[in-house]
Amino acid sequence: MSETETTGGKYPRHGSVDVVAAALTLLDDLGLPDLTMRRLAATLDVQPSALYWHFPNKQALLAAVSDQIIARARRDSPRATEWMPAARAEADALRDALLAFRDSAEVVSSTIALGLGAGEAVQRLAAALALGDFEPETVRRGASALLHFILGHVSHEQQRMQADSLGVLSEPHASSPAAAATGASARAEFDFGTMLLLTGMEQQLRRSRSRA
Amino acid sequence: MSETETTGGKYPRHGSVDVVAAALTLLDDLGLPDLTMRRLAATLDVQPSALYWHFPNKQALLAAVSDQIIARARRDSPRATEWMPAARAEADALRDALLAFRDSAEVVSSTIALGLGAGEAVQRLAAALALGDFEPETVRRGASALLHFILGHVSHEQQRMQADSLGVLSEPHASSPAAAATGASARAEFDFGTMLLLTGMEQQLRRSRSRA
DNA sequence: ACCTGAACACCGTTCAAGT
DNA sequence: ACCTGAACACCGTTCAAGT
Repeated sequence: MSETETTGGKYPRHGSVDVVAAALTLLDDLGLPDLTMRRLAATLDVQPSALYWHFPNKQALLAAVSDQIIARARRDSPRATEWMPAARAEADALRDALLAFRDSAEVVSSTIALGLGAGEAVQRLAAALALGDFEPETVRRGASALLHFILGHVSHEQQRMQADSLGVLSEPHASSPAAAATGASARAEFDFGTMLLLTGMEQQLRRSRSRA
Repeated sequence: MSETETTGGKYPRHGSVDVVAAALTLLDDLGLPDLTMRRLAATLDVQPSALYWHFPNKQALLAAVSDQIIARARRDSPRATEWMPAARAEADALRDALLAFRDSAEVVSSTIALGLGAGEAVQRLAAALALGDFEPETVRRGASALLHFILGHVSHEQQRMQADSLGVLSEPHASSPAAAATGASARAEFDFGTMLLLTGMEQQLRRSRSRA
């Protein structure tokens, strides 16, 4: 299973892959604010400075973590041949992948904003849209709008989850079936938002056709 | 101009308003990573601990800063009577208000996600949409989708601005007229995204009419 | 190729006490 | 009502040196 299992070697104990995996676990267990380099080092039984052999800084590590999260979306996105179901499927797969790890939307968001990684996310959305008869620039912008919405929505959703779990209910929201209801309405709100964008794209298509 | 100008008093030197104003200036001058409680205290000629009389913690301070930023959007958003131009105007005003302060989109984003403030932003978007013949739930979801897109887009835009200013050009983007071109295309991309969402809402309207 | 040890320059927050 | 002084428990990052 591990890359160093046969060698009885004492010092080379970890590869970058192990570090990213440990970071992902720590993120999911403790959340982004508690994912510190020092804590990560501790779980790997290593000095904090050792991490800087694998990555130049924390942001680079988080970029690798982001790539890992996004890669998950690849494995369970069924491919469709029409652009609209395809784009919808990619959006859903992305949301599911993000929801699989605590605080992941914020991590991916800032990584993408800094241009350090997770480019696969836009690419997959763009590839789905490109199945339609759009201009390349329209595909780019549509994918970008979709991604912004997805990250914003899931980020909001995840922050709300941990706020709820901490019992920080600011408004008199609801009582016992609230947790389930919150989850369901979050899904509905997400579907509505992607639907808005996709029907917007559809309209765009109709207009360019009537021009021709 | 100041609230303490006449009193020769020595100790009560600042109100919460001054602290927020100083934080906003510091944010715009140095950026979010350098907006620390200690630095803020220093610019106010005060010990760091003094800030905790005004605000319980840093997040609460940032929430007040967010409210201030959003309030700016109020002063220059012309009001329209039709829902679509009204919503477009609110979106533009919001973007302009965010672009007026460095890193503001990230600040507002996390404040909203944590549910600590800046609620006026969604409200204004919702009020514009409510001019149309939508169900209340549709208004809420539409406004939320718009807000997610706006914050995501401007956040990306601002991060890119500081990345460019630091000379961190990852890709061979362009040379001299690139800065202007980047700004122009950012604006076009923003317009396209809000247009997608608004025509999506329009479509929603047509469908509910054909059902009736 | 991968890690230690030790240090540098910081953080946010608390709290008794002052004016 | 607003602030000081001093402390607590941390951070990310660097770098010479080890194996």
